Amino acid sequence: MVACGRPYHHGDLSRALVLAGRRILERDGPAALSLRAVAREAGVSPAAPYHHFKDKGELLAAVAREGWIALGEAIGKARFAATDPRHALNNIGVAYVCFARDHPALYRIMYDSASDQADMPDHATNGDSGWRHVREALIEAGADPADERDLELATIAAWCSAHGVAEMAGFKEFASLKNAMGGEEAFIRAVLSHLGTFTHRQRDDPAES
Amino acid sequence: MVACGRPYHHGDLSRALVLAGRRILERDGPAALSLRAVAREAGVSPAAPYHHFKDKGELLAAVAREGWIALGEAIGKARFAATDPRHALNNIGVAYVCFARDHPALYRIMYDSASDQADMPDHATNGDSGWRHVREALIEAGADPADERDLELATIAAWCSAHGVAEMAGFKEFASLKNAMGGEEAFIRAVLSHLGTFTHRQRDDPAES
DNA sequence: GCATCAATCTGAACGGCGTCAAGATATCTT
DNA sequence: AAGATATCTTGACGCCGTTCAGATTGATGC
Repeated sequence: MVACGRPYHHGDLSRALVLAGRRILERDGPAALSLRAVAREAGVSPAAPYHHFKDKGELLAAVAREGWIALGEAIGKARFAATDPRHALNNIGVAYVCFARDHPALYRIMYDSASDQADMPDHATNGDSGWRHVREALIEAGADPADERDLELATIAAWCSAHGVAEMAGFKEFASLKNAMGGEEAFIRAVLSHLGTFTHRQRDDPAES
Repeated sequence: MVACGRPYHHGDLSRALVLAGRRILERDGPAALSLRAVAREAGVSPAAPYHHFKDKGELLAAVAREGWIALGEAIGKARFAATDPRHALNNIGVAYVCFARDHPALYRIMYDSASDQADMPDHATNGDSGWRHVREALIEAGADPADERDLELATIAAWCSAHGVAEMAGFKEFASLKNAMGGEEAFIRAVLSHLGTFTHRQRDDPAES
């Protein structure tokens, strides 16, 4: 009745498919992430996934879910790595953009999947998530916890702007500027410093992250 | 045959394909925008487009280019509609997000096409473009035109954050908040007001609420 | 006017895709 | 042990992007 380990014919195929999808994503990019390719990578027939996911979109959503969890963890780590709450938001912004830079294919899938459902997945907004970290970091930085609406707007603004920077920071157009500034992270910090939510950067010390 | 003064066998097929693509985009969404569907819509064989575009990506880029021009015009219009330069940036931000809301499929194609080439198309950054409008609006709002680097960073920050808001403003998750605020535009304005670039702000200010 | 040439378009084909229905196979329940 | 059930394979369908040989057209030179 339990069968936690490898219950069925193949084993936990559902999990294996998600892992295979992630492998393809990192190896060959988002364009190569077809349902058939995932099945091939997992060593099963092209129709096998349909016993675990309604369609391709649901499989991609499962892959994306792992991305949201990983992003939440990266944000949490960045938040608590800062001793001063004023630097926490700054660190969060940089960590967000760096996550997107380091996992571009996964990041793309995450938002593709989100916009297909016209909503962010629960893992982005509930529980021990990145969203909550941002919200709490805003409070610790001085936002009024009583003004619920303003707090939510501030969280949305912070998240949206980080997303925008994350999607565009990789454009080649900015390469020379990045170079002139001595690295990509300096560029990211500078762009974020122009956005109200992340403005607590004075040139004091090298960054942790 | 009714020639209608058209140059070649079919006429200006290149233009006809772009128009057909845009029609499909607005009627059936970005997922329906296949090369074959465009050819079908234009009344030619599936192979015909290959005499005008190297591949599907190039056709989509041509469709996207029209989007960038339209976006630039919308931004310019919003900029000059404001009497006070301080409100110009605010208007631009709202106009940007509203453009994305009103042409979601086109907007999606624009950035998909851009990220495929890892660069924004020329029409976004050169000439009478939205990018230039933002840059000049920043100067009129008080940015130092002599500090070239800072000005470029500010423009990037403004554009990125507007893009982020545009991509996320449609999420159903925010529906109740929008409702409570009395409409989507009020919501957009409120989110943008949390971002430094779209409000009058000074570089070394502490966080505004 | 006419032959030639290059540009343009068609038709058929290839492999890959998402998806489904039918049948085979392994596991669970009793 | 046997039936029920979940899992996987095989094969097929239509659509996709792309290529290529050949038909058709407009322009060009004589």
